[in-house]
Amino acid sequence: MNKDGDTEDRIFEAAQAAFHEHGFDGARMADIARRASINQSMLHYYFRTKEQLFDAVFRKAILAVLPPAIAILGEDGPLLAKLERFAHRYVGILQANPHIPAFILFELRRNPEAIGRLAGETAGPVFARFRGDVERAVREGDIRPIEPSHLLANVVGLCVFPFVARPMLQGGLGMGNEAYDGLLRTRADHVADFLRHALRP
Amino acid sequence: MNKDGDTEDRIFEAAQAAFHEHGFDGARMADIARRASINQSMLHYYFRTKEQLFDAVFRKAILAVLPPAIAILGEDGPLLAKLERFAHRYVGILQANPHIPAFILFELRRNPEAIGRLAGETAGPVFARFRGDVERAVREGDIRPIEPSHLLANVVGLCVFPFVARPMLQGGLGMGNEAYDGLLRTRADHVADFLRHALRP
DNA sequence: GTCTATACCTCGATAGAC
DNA sequence: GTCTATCGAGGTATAGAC
Repeated sequence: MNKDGDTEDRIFEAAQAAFHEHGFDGARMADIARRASINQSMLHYYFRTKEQLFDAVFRKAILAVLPPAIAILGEDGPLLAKLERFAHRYVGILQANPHIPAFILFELRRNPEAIGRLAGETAGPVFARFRGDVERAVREGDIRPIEPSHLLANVVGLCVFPFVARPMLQGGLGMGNEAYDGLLRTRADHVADFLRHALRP
Repeated sequence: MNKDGDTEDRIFEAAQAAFHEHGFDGARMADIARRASINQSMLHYYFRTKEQLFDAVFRKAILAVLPPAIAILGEDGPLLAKLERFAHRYVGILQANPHIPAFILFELRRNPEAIGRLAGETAGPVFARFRGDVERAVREGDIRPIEPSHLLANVVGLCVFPFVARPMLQGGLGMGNEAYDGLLRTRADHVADFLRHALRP
């Protein structure tokens, strides 16, 4: 598949493709080696075990998707503008990495507690602050009264769901690949719009 | 685990638990046999192969979740009332089967085309009708202008997402199991409310 | 229908030459 | 660092007695 880059990079990219596609249990070390045009024993030379190779891939996926989102929610300024920025940047990130959300949810089942803890540590403080932001915006009449936890689930879900449920939605809506890509391209604007309407006092 | 019911039922229930928890690749036939307090060769006597046993479990999961949702969207009456009913009944179904959505999304990766086709066949006609309902509601001024495909993704996603992303959301929000269960209990009301506000003209 | 025993294979991991 | 060869565990599936 790929002969560029040094060996470790080739292995990592091949592993990334395999794990994103099949998850930990479904991926095969032999397949990864083949994709990297390399011998299977090299995988162990560089990453010791399948588990460690997976961890490297998973860590990269998390870092690509979580910190940017958290950063936006932690910014200053009016809540509505922030949510709008969030929708645009987050959907943009997901469009650049469309398979990552499903990959993370996939892993969520193998290791719910670990990921829950991780989420608590990294996102916890920002979410707590977000809760405060919402309550203040409500008090000041910027948005209608709403429960912050539900709102957060809404915002994230509206951005992420079309990516993780793509095959089902696309099939159900009778769309082709191009049509659904078009829907994803307009997604950020739609979500921003939807939130603005849903939150107006 | 369970010695009631005839053998085939015991096997099916054990398989259901195992597949829901670990997915096809992660589930083990030996584990299923153990859960059913039965010999491993019995699995093959009743279901031939792991694949066929899985298919039986998957079919049941789809039937538990898809037709009821479709039925609601196909009903008559004003769009907003229908969406409200959808939120309540669908979240109710998911609460009774909280692991099914993740299970289906899981399988979505092993077999995207097949499930896409299935969704197209069963949900396609109803979704097409839903599109018409939305356009009519917009024309008649019942709701503000909105793109039907996006709206459908929103409605389904708002109901489903808190179930599939539970470990991550629960961890991020710093909630315990009881607190998150509470959030899920108020979810239907919240979604109905959120949609009503988001769609008012 | 249910059991035990086992065949057969795939997979992750290692040994050891180069 | 990279290869070939192979080990050993663990997986699905079957054979065959009862």
